[in-house]
Amino acid sequence: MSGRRRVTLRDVADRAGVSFKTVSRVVNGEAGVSPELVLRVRMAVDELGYRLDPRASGLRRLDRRTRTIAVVLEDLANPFSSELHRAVVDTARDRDVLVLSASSNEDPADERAAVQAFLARHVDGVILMPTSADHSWFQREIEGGTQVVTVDRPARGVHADAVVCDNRGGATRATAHLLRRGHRRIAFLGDQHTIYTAGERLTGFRDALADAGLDPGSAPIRLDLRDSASAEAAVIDILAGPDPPTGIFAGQNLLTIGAMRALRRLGLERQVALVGFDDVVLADLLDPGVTVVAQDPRRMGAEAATLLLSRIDGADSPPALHTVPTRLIPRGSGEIRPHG
Amino acid sequence: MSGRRRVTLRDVADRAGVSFKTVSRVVNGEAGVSPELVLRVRMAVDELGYRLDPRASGLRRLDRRTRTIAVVLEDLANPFSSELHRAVVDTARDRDVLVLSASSNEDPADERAAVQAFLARHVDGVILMPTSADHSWFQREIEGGTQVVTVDRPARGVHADAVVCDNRGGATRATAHLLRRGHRRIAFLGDQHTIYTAGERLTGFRDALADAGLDPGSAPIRLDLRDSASAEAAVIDILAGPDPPTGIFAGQNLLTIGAMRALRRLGLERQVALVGFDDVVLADLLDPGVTVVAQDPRRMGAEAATLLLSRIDGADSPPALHTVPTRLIPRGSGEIRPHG
DNA sequence: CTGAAAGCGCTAACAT
DNA sequence: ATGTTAGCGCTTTCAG
Repeated sequence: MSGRRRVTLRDVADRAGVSFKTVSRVVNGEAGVSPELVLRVRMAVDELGYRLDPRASGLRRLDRRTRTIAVVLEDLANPFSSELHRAVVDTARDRDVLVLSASSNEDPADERAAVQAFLARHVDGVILMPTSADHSWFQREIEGGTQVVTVDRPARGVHADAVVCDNRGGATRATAHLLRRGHRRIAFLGDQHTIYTAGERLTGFRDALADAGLDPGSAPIRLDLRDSASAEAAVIDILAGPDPPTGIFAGQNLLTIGAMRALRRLGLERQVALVGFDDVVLADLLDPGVTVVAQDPRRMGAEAATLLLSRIDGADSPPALHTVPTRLIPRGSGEIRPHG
Repeated sequence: MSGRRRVTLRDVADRAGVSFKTVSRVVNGEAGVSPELVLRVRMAVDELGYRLDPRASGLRRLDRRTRTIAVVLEDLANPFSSELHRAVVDTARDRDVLVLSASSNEDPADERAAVQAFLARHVDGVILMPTSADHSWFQREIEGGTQVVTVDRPARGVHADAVVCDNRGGATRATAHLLRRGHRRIAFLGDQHTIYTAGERLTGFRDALADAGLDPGSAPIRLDLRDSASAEAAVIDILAGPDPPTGIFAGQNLLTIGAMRALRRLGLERQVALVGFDDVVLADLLDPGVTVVAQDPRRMGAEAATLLLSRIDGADSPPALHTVPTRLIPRGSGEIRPHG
């Protein structure tokens, strides 16, 4: 292959007939070089196709930044994560910072391996969607100087900024939306109860019922539903039981889809109301359209990146929980009124 | 903040009571260090929380790899791109290579800026979904030693591997699927005609018609449709015209959605057949389900990454076009037979 | 098996 | 305004 040696500052200096420090000044945009020399150096750089080596340059720099951050999300291919990821990348690019990324697959071991691979590369900071396990091992890294911001949920055992959506408020609003239309018996479908968001959404659901003078204890609540199939089964089961609900609040994306499938199968999609947490693609093309509480992953990503970058730049306010608002989007399924 | 100085090889050496070269040997897993010393060094490393600095280590290394590759896709948040991206990240991780990424927004300037930012960081290779513009500027970089693989489409003016899906074959199969059900008049909805994939799919469509003894020239073909709204309008227009088609082949994701919307609005979703290129989320929940020719972004990403990494490792077979097969998924809309 | 010396490509600190 | 020297943290090369 191309046997030609790597082009260094010195080569450029020789070609331009200046000292190599002058070249360094020019390529770093430092002031105080005569326009004539700047020009000569620039030409030599172009002719030789020279590019500053960021490793060598970072090595001696006082500010030992790599201008790189890392993002570890559950699944980079998931729409929520990929939107968030994109926002992080765009925000970082505006500040000339590059982004490395990985999926944790909701597996603490994968997550830790990914984070450690990134720390080994000396990234300036990490944006992490933490798995449900304990993260105190992480605390040590933070003390080592790497900045951390968690997204979607806070990490237990870590004193760091967290950017989350308004899970509780969104769930309350979704439930109130159903209550306002006359529903008195509303079912809740929830994710694994150990997950932070699942817990918050359940709390929001209960709050809304209590506010309406209903007993949250008597509502049909199904937790630990891991996928759309189990949500589908749960809905079919609940509706077959005594005193079936007239409305359903699905606490997560896949559960909403499962609930929809169940209602379709039972032919009840126009009888039983449904509101889901987290938006669903093409929800508006379904019939009826699916009413959801939408998160704003774009904004969450942008906020997390902005926070992280400002910490990297030295901001040192105490870590806080940052809540991004949700938005209720009525599309039909949530506006169905109770029958009978 | 933590004022403590960075921990170096020397610090570890002092602590373990050995020369710093011995530490280097241990942390690099080189053979030929007595087990006792290995142990002492390991302990010192743990106690001090030492981590090899990849910049310093790469600086002197003969193999000047950064063990980093870059991915530039149109939109990291788009389902196709994010699936592909995920596969790249996973494949690279298995080989201990990290991935930087960026979106080009189908804008040649953004694309070039992203690629150059990555080259400035001395990535070992780049996976690029090229915009429709000319890429001969890229050729120079390749000659500079950075490996390149394009995905989704080949880049004009660049002699590099390309991993694409079987656009032509998929389109032919989709069209034949409709022909086999008795359709004789089939409309084609296409993206901007300058885009490689759009051209290939149109060719595949025409091939199928010709194979069936029909005149491709007389089929209703609408090109340069940029979004679902324009596809919707096009379908409404075509169906209102004389000799309306009984089947539609939509050459892209968004166009399929637009076509679906149009059929819904006209109440023809059970009269007019529809097959789309590229899968649509929740397609199976729609009524009728949408028949599509699905691409395999996961496989494309994995293949592109594998190719790139093997080139980085020195493989030097001539660049080629790698085609990933598509899969036709019948879900209802494509199985409708012509009426009358 | 272990270590000392040289130097990767660059920036910092100090000349001039 | 330009150049000189030292040295970032590590690997290489060569010596013991």
